Amino acid sequence: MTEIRLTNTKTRKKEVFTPIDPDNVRMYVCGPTVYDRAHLGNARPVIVFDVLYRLLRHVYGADHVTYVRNFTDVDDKINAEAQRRKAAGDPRSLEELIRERTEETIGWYHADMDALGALRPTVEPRATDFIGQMIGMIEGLIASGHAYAKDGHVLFRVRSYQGYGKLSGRTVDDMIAGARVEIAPFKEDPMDFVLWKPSDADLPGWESPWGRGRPGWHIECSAMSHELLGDSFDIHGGGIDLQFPHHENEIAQSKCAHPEAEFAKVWMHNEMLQVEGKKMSKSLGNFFTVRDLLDKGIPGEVIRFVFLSTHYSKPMDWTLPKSREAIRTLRDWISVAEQSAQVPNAEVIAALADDLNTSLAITKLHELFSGGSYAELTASAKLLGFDLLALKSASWATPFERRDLVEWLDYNATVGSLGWGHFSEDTVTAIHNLLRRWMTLRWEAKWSQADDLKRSAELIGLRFEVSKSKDGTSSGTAHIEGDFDPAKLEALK
RNA sequence: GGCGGGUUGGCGGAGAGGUUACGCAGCGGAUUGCAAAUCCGUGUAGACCGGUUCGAUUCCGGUACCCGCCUCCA
Repeated sequence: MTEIRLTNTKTRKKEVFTPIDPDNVRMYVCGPTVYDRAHLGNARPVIVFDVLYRLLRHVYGADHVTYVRNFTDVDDKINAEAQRRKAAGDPRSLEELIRERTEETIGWYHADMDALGALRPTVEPRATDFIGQMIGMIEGLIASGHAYAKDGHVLFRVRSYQGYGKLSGRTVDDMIAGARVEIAPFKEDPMDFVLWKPSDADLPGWESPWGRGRPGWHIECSAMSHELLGDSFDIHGGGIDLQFPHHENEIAQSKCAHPEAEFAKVWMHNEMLQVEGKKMSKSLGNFFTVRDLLDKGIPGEVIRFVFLSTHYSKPMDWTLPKSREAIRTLRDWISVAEQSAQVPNAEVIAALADDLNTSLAITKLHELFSGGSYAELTASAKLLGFDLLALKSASWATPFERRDLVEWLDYNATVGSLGWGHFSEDTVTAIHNLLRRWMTLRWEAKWSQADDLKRSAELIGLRFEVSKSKDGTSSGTAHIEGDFDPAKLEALK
């Protein structure tokens, strides 16, 4: 059996992974708050843990891995959007508007993450379906002295859990000294965090022993992971920004609610995404969603490839040159993909098993490609989530070629076009006519006119080339670039 | 201020205490008005200062710079 080693944030070491139950390996990953389209940063944990999920399924069997990723569908940003729609005159109730907003956002999320080649988790629980379990857990925490109710709020008593701060390497006193903590009047200690808070009539709420209210952010993951995966499970993942306070608070709640259990054995955190060297943020104007990229014609697999080319524990920079390089590599691989019973390459598996070294795994794929081991390349790429065979039918990966043999002046010439995607007969004929015009000008040695035409063609995404063979036959080729727009052809006719 | 991560050749990006990473770009050739594609060949590194060692880019210490979290933005 393949030995998997993973860096555990809890111990800050790379450890051999030993599942609690090899027949049911259990992983929980913090999912999105469903108030809007997923931005590019949201995609990183999805892709990283998708590769881990695929590796675990490969090693332990597809039916022996349970992957839970939640939807946070109770949140102030969701409420704000629903209230905005209500204020805009929508006659429906707030609850209906919230439900509609979260439903449509979940639909977008699924579509976008599917496009990135991410498998759907085994279970995708919604926080609002587990309110009862959250209330039960909070009641238990109050009973055991780890939480207290005050003014309709319930707070977790941070000082009651001595392990608090261990995951993120801080102490309660350090953090208070940091002076960035909110000091609310109902808190015993500034670091205490909210388990339950009251809702007024304008906010969604559920009846509870502390009045009508809604859960705090952290309790949902503790309640849902316990309900779906049990007291203790194998892997808990998410972005490094969640390490504190979200994961720290999850640990405190779960360990105090179930003191006999271990909760998550291995904690994994992916580093952040950057865009052209900077943090993605609305104020810098470099903020965009996965859908924005897909709509610009960047295939999901290309996004996935760029993400996996950097190890998950390092900041990953999204740049345009990287996506261009990725599309070329994928096209090369797709063009040679072969159906076979081949199993993934051992070195590729070993790279992934060594703390998800996707970058090294891609290096091995390059070597399989250059070594001509195409069946093995196909099988190995699939382990990383690239279905090269299926991509053969993707428009962006379909080579386009048409060659017309024509009588041309005093020799036979071939006029052809090359590109990626599908183009109509009329479009290609028009391209070939342009190409012939260019070749005529060249034949007549009208170089400046020829160059002018070539430049104009380049502006609409056509690159002309000519080559001459030894017998005096010459052939012209029009390269159809990614930004070619058939509609612009008219102007050059 | 507290905690954590990073700094590798033109660019991206890994492993390993000593032996070619790999990809892209570049350069030379097959071949050319210019240019593209393909093939063959090829150069370039380890932020800085110390230490350990026969030997460090790889281990240890320090410095500089960059980034993240501490604000319910992954």
